[in-house]
This record gives sequence, structure tokens and C-alpha cells, in this order.
Amino acid sequence: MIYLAQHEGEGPQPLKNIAELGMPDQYLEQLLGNLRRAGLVTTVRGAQGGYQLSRSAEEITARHIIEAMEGPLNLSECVGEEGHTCPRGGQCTARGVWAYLTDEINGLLDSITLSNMLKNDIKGDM
Amino acid sequence: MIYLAQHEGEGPQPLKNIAELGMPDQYLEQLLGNLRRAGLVTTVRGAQGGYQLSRSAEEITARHIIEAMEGPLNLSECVGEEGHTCPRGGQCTARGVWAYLTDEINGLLDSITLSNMLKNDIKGDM
DNA sequence: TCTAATTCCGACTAAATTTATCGGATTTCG
DNA sequence: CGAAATCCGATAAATTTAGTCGGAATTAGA
Repeated sequence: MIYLAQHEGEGPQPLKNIAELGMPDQYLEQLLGNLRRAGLVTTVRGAQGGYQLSRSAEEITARHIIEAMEGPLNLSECVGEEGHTCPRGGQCTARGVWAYLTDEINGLLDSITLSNMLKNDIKGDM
Repeated sequence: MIYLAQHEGEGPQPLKNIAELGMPDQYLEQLLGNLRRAGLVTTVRGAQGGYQLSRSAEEITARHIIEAMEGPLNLSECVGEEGHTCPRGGQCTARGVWAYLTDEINGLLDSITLSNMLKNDIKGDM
């Protein structure tokens, strides 16, 4: 995604370009499929085709990307969707912690955009 | 750990008590070994033996527990220890994000104690 | 219209990690 | 001594992640 952001406006980038650094391209293709289905990249098929961001780098967050790749953050079965059939009846003391951490981390991920990553201006400078 | 905190001061709790809820006890034993080696629980061997917290529930954080079980939070090879041999020479744009997230999440984990969990007073109430 | 470039797709395989099991050795209370 | 426990290393099973394969569909350009 950073690669695509760096080449924003240059037309669709073929897999081979993106895979440059030793990542197997058939695998990358699979991963890009997730990003496409999540609506983060658009593709052009056929010769001169390739992948590009579907919207501006400012409008794509770390959370968008991570959720596209791995689904919603799931630190524990306990939190998240209902049908979790926890043996403890869903009322154990740990649950609140997981819920809290999930919210906080999602908040962090929401606050980071692709554009931030490019410019290296992540809050707190590190 | 929550179980042990709930039984603080009642003497060592044997595995079987802790495993109560359907968790295989031989596996739990293995996990408790990690907590012991990390210094979070102390054990008494032999009859009437068992596990107990090595210090007060206020002094044990979520981070202590998670690091005992899984080692230091490692969101990406890029950050953390030096010898990571990243093909990009260790200078890619994503690195700052991982470093930032690692710090922030560690901070969150530092701020939650076992005692907080028991009382369900996690900051931000959820 | 043909060809080369390229994405798309489902199924499969391989590697790594996590979860669990086994069999005993050791310790300690009563 | 005997029963109740933890300790330990090895192995096995299950799950997840990473990667491979073979081909079908699409499209630009000659």
C-alpha cells in the first residue's frame, strides 16, 4: 500500500513492480485481492494493467488496511460478535480488558493514514 | 492470573482448582510454568502445594503477563531487536508505524493491573 | 484478429505457530 | 511410606500463515 501511495497518479502498477523486493508475486497477488475486495485498491486487467489506490492516501487508514487483510481486530473470542459460546457464560472478568484494548488499538489504527506513513509524521514522532 | 488474584492470601492454589472451567490441566501447567519463570507466580511443590501470585495484584500489569506468556510484543520483525536482516536495509517507511504502535500498545498494557481487572475499573469504563 | 501482458480464481502444499498430550521425575505434607 | 502436587522434556495434533500451481479471463497494441 505504501508502494501504491508512492506512485499515486502514475497509473496502474503491475504486480511485478510491486513485488520488486523479493516477495513472491503470486502470493502478493493473493494479498492484493483482499485489498481490492475491501475496496482499497482498484485494478485494471490486461496489458498495461495493474493496481492503484482507490482513493487518496489521506483517506486510507492503517485500520482499513489491517481489517482488509485480517478482518476486524480480534484480541479474544470473548469480545466482538455475539455467538462466542464462552464456557464462562460470557461474563468473566477479563472481558472488559479485551474490549478496552480492542477499542484503544482500533483508535490508534484509525489515527494513522497512508499519507502519514509516507511523510513519516506519525503522532509522537518516535 | 485473575483466578490467583481472586484467591490472594488463601495459600497456594493447585492446578486442578484453576483448571476448573474445562481447560486441560496439563496444558495449563505448561502455561503456569511461563508465569513462574517470569517471576509472576511462586509455587509450592508437593502435597498441599500449588500456585500463588508472587506479588500484589496491584503490581502485576497486563504487560507483565503478556510478556511472560508470549515474549515482548512484536508487531513486526522490523522493530525490536537489531539483527532483523530486513531486505530493505531496515529503512522502509512502514517501520515508524510499527515502532509507534508497539510503544502505544505497551503503554496501554502497562496501565492495566491485575487489580484493575478484578475491580473492572479499566480506564475509559467501556 | 492475434499476441503478449496482466489480473483473477480456486485448490493445493508447505512451514510455522499454537494448543495439547504423554510419561515420568521430583518434592512435600501427614 | 503414600498420596498430592509441581516440574520437565519430548512429542503430537490442530490451526494459521505463507507460498505454489495451473489455468481462465481481460485488454492494449501491433
